[in-house]
Amino acid sequence: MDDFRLRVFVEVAHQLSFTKAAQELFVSQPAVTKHIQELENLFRVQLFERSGGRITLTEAGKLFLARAESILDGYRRLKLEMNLLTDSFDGELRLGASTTIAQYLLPEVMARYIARYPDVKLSLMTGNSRQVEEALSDRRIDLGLVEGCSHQPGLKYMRFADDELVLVTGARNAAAREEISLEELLSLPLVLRETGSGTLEVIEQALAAHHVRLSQLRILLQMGTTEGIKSFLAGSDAYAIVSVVAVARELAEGRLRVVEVNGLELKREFAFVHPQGGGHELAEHFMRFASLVPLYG
Amino acid sequence: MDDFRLRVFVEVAHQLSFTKAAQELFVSQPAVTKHIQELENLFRVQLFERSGGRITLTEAGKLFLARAESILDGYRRLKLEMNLLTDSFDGELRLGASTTIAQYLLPEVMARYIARYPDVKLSLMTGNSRQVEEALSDRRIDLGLVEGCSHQPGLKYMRFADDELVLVTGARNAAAREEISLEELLSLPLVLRETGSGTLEVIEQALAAHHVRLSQLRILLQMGTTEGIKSFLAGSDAYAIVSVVAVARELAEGRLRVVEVNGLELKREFAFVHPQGGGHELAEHFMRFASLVPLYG
DNA sequence: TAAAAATACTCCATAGGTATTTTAT
DNA sequence: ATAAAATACCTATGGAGTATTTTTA
Repeated sequence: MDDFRLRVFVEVAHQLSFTKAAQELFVSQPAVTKHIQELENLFRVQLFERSGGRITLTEAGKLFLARAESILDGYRRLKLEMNLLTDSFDGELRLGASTTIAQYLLPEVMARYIARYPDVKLSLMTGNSRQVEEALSDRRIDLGLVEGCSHQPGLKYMRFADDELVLVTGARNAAAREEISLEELLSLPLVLRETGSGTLEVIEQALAAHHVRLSQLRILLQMGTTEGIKSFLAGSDAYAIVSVVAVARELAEGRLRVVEVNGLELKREFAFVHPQGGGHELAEHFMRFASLVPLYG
Repeated sequence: MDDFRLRVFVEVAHQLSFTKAAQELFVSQPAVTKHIQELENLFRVQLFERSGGRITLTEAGKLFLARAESILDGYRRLKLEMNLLTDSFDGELRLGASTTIAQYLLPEVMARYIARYPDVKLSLMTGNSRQVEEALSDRRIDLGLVEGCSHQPGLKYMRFADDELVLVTGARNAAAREEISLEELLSLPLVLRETGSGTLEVIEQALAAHHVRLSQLRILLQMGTTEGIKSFLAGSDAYAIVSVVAVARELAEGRLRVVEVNGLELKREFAFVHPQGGGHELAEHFMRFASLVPLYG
């Protein structure tokens, strides 16, 4: 429940187009026109300047926008608080996440979420951080999960979990030691993710801190997916640097082993991303929920 | 414009009665019932406990009330800001004021107000401070103006103007001096307001500070209205203690003269009173306006 | 049994739609 | 000429009413 006329106004103010706002809100363009006219008549104020192909907000319109958004925010809080009270949620929540999160963290969280809240329709889009942020800006998703915080304007970031990349090898690799030095790492046969992946960027930066370039590594192979890398390791004595969340199960079941590289820190952060102005009410709830789910099993 | 369903809920929450809320909002009782049911269905929350002849707010209802009031406040601000922008106001504003203010200050302010805002319907109820505060609590008026601040719970006070009581006498009173001592005051023939009036209370308190009781004064006569006192002075050499605003014209035109009483301070404050939770939007505007009108002009 | 809340039904104002015209680049 | 906003007109839903029943002190 909220005030649809205010929502129409806010949408038009953001889109600066009656037609686009109509599409966004799934109503006809004349309906939007009428709502805006009604508001303008009601308050005897012109909210939009129609001269020139583009429409613009008048001064009154800007004031109106601020107030209207605060009222709509009030409705969102109301709904959220009532839902928290009864612990019942419904609706649709479109998530977007970068590969590692989408593959290894979110499925667990999403499964628990829909188990508890079966009336919520979840969907998940996968892409790299930039694509996720774009999807958010385009309103194709409601909540994003990315590696690191690029601090895009108009988006708000909130820490979700810490991640660490580790050097692993197959459990049957007889030559593997428990820990090695950075120099020794340079001579090991490595399988890494492809150029351009967030994972590889973290490795590159961590090495740079020790004045080592990627090209100095003995890279056997680069693969597009972490699953592929894991399969490869099963039948080889090579090593790989992967997110610890991606190999949690294999480590627990003893199929892979961690090899400590002294002095090399490969940490990063996973973070929620969502539009500044507080968008979807379920997004907020999902974030709360996710931060309570025990990860890594 | 606002969300009528929320207003219905808030009214019911305050009245704790569907029927009374309906009367207050000028709608039928079934309409109120339906609105509340709709809200309860929408959020799947029980807002009122119906067991026992009286209805009461549930915990959820209390939370809902807080949020709903904040949303409605948002609408009020929106309206007020838009109106300020166009400097156009309409609607009804019911004022209540204690005698002196109602007779000597408000007429001027009200006249200017309706001259500038002809679409506002003003009305004025007169009574003593207690009656004005009662009328506010009963929602029979929207804004009050009283002498002094008794700081009733649930009401908010805002300074409006300073007032001073002065000793006056007819201009033709040959015996009148420009200033006298407190002792000399005791021997003067006085005309005062009736027992129980705010004016007399101020005099009583000020004298008490000098350990003088009302009974020590030479009270010729007590009258119910300041106008009566003024008429009496016109044909007599008596003195009176009245609010300076009540005799501003007579002093300016030389029909009455002030006699200074050394060491006697008869000051008080006029204040606006209005309900805590921000009620009528016009009330706020009228207060702003009134504080800009040059008084005693 | 009396007062308040809930239900049943009727009616109409308005939000929304489609088709079309106007406006502005 | 084209794309967007405004207008005209129609429809149907939901909000409001009256009359009535149910509830509970």
